Amino acid sequence: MATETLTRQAVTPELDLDGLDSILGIHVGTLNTLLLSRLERHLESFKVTPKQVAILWLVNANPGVKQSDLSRFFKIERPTVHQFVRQLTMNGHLVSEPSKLDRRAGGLWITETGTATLTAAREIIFTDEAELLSPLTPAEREELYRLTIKVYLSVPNRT
Amino acid sequence: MATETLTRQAVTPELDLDGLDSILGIHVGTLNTLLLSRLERHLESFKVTPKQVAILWLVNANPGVKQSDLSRFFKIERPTVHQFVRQLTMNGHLVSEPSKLDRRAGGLWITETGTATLTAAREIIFTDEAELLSPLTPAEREELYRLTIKVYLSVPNRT
DNA sequence: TATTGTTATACTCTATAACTATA
DNA sequence: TATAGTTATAGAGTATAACAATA
Repeated sequence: MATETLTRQAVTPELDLDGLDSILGIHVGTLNTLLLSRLERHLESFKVTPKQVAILWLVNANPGVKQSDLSRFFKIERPTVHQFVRQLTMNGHLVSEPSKLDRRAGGLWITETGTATLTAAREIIFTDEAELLSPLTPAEREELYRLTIKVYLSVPNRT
Repeated sequence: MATETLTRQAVTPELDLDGLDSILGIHVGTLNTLLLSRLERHLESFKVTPKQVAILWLVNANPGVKQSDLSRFFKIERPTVHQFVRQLTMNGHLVSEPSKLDRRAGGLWITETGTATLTAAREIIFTDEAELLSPLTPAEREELYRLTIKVYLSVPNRT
């Protein structure tokens, strides 16, 4: 039995892809949508979105973190971060306390409700990951992480 | 000089990531956003979005293709496909002709305007790809494609 | 009954512009 | 001048629900 490479062409043989499948963005986008839509569905009962959990995760590990730090880490603009912070604040998952040292900044702290939600959400995320990555060998997983990160860390910002 | 693995931790050393960077979705999402936002900016003058170009690409290569075929290929719902078709139709990039054989279905055809836009957009996409993937060796590029596709083609639909 | 296309609506994530307050 | 946060608005991509027409 020959080892066959599974291609997207093989899934929709009636379509001439004309090289569209040579574009990396197509595959990254498809994978991203699949990962996100699954996770959204699994997190539905906890009333949190994937990005909200990611924010909560870092606030939990970094009590008093600033929104601008989160903005830098996630590579998203400050107003975008603020939107998630506002949602999480309204849901009682975190609180914002103005810093005494720099009164412009406000430190973020997770609440008890937030901790409970984060704990449950983490379980779901780990289960999802294990299931989704099960077709890959450990070496392949490592390589997928490494290559993905290598590309976006090498990309010049806003060119 | 030792070969160092570039990590996300190294970019924001002040943050305790607490394992968040072990989640694949974080990296795929970041890469996806970076690829998309760049491409959106570069396509801005042509008044088309990345997804519109992808649709146009397949309509061009498959004259008379049905919306439901595109839905299957892109793994998105029919109303989502229809939205892009409507945008492209309004912009004069494609036309929809009802099929004579199956009057439920409508075949899609690209227009002259659509062809011109697609040709220009393809140039931009190829240039983008080459630039973005330049940090990777040819073998690494192949592996990134292969692994990305392998994951999402193995994922059970809607679980 | 199943498929194709459509309409209406809503959600997630992201951005820009413009503002206030503070450093 | 620069930074932190905020508000308002918009755009890209996706989904579900419900429907008509056709097979």
